[in-house]
Amino acid sequence: MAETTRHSEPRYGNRPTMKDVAARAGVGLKTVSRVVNSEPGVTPDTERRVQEAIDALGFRRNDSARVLRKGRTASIGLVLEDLADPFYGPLSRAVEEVARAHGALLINGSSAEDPEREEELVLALCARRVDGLIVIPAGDDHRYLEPEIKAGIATVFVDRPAGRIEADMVLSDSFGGAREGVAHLIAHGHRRIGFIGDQPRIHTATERLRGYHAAMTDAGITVEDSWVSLGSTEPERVRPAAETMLSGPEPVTALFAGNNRVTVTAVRVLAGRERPVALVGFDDIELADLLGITVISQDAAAVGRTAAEHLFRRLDGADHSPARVELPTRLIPRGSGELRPA
Amino acid sequence: MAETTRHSEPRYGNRPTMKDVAARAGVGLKTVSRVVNSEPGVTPDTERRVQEAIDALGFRRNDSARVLRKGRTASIGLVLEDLADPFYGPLSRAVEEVARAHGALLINGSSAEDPEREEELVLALCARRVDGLIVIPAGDDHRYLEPEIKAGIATVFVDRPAGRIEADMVLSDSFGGAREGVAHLIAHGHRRIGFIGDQPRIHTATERLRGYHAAMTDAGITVEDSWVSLGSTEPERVRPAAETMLSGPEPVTALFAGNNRVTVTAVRVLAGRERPVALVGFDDIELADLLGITVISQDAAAVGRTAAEHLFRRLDGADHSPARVELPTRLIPRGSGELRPA
DNA sequence: TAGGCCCTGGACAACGTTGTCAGAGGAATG
DNA sequence: CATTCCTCTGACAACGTTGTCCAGGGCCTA
Repeated sequence: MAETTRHSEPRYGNRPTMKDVAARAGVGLKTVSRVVNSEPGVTPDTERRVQEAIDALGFRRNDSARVLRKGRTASIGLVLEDLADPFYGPLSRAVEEVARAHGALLINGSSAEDPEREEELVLALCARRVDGLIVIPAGDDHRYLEPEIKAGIATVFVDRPAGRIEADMVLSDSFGGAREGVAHLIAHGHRRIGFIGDQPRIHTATERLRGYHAAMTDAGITVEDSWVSLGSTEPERVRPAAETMLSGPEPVTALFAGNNRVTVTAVRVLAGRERPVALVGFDDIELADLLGITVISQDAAAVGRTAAEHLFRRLDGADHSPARVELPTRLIPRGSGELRPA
Repeated sequence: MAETTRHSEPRYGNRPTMKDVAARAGVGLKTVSRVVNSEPGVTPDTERRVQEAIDALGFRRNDSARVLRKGRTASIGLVLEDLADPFYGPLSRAVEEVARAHGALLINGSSAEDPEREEELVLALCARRVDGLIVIPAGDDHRYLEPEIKAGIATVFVDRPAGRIEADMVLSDSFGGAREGVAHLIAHGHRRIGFIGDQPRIHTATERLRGYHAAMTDAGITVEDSWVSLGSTEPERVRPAAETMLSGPEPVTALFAGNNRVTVTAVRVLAGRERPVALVGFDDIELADLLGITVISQDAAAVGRTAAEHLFRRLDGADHSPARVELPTRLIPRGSGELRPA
């Protein structure tokens, strides 16, 4: 009778398993496991035989099986908005470094600001049983994470607070930063100051707007509706928004840009104009020093590092109640924010 | 007698399993599996009962176990140099999008240009049994990957060729791009042209240098040793290298920067000088248009997309021999490269 | 009403690893 | 020489899922 093949296709391209190594080395399965994991209690001679078999067969431990058995994946998930965004690159890298220091791998995904996609990604990561999650929220309702967190997946929210759920958070001081930036413009003589920001659904956008209003109110300035524009940060939207504020009988004399993408477009718009217009942007950008752009800088790497360290402290058993860390921002004057009204 | 607890700690914080769901719904294990995987052969009524149990318990399938059983992880690994580098952000994002379209997650790691760290990362990913691997090599010997590739892990090398191993590659035309850039400078009257590049260990660095030499030779110019400087791309090294070339009795009148980091430092150095010096940089950088920097641009997203698509074609069974794809670069004149010698 | 077929559901093994435990053999001790 | 203790090793179960196979019941047809 022919042997029965119960499965349709060979898995893993027929990789050798510990069983194969054991057979070849003439030892028991568990002994191979011990060698692979550098556990004590193996004679040097046995170890050598096993090691030879491993090399000869090209064996590599299957971590999927290991994970199943041990219950820890030694990996964490990072869900952010867009890996291609210059703010998130360094953040992601910082998280990776911390993960690496803890022997963990990083799985990351971009939500593209789509709450559904965020949830899908997060849940996929949970299904993989990542040990922990760092999430830069796109949506504002994270109750779907409740069972996961309860089940033990440590979670830290970054840059924006979690929605309708108790959790650790690491934020930048959006309100304070924007307030400082706008106050800086006011201190240089501006009163008609425009604000171009991200969609109001996004927490940092509204916080920065709140900072703008606070600074204006502090100075006794009444904000006109036409000075504020929220929405997508695509150039196609930001450009006309800026153009509008800068034209008309009573144009603004200064602009506050709500994030790095807005700043970039604003710089382009202003570059094409004769009358100088002051500009302060939230988030630093590469080469901003050469272009003389005054910014409110948040240290993306520090944010990532802080969040990751917090996460691993949790994983290592820290059991304090959910914390909220707020990192300060820094005003870097470079010229564009110090222009006086024409 | 008390029940025996065989294991030290509860895994996964005591997550419910399919068994628990089955018990609660009063059905068999496999039926739950069927519902979870939307397999046919379950009455609507049964399905509803199972679904209710799932929701009530907050069950989520353990993909580790699934992977073990199925042999496919639906994830790919990406090893690059530095996620924080503006060239790799978009590349990584492009890879992610393709992966997503194929239902796969992306695990990535930064090698920090360290061959050992590259190997460590790659092997860790292999141990996780990623279905495929995209590697931007740091080292120049990848024989360690041979057993892995033989065992079925599809691999594509990007940006730099694999060392001592047959494999798919997706490269940019570094030689051609550099040659074109340098020729552009020559066409604008320069003869004394400096080249500042990355470490010679890195393939793209030597290719670009080769392009530089080719263009110079084409124009009948003999390159002086002092015009060429290879090494780390840290500002601390690039800055003095540039300063040296620009001083002395016979300074260069133009610079060719070997990659984006070098370009950035070069721009900073040149900004502090009176005499205008022409500059062409390899890799485009954000805001380069505003700064008027002429560059040789390679489309990072296109490189990533091409590589990922290639990888998935392999995974879907394409069995052609290893291919080598070379993507063209594009010269974007913006002013700095069109300056004539003083 | 009997026979056959299809549809649904469940028992069981297997994926590759690690934790537990017990046994074999040698050294040390009385 | 017998006993104890220790070291090294291997058999076995379990992790949570999916593939295979079989059983039972309902329905249709003759």
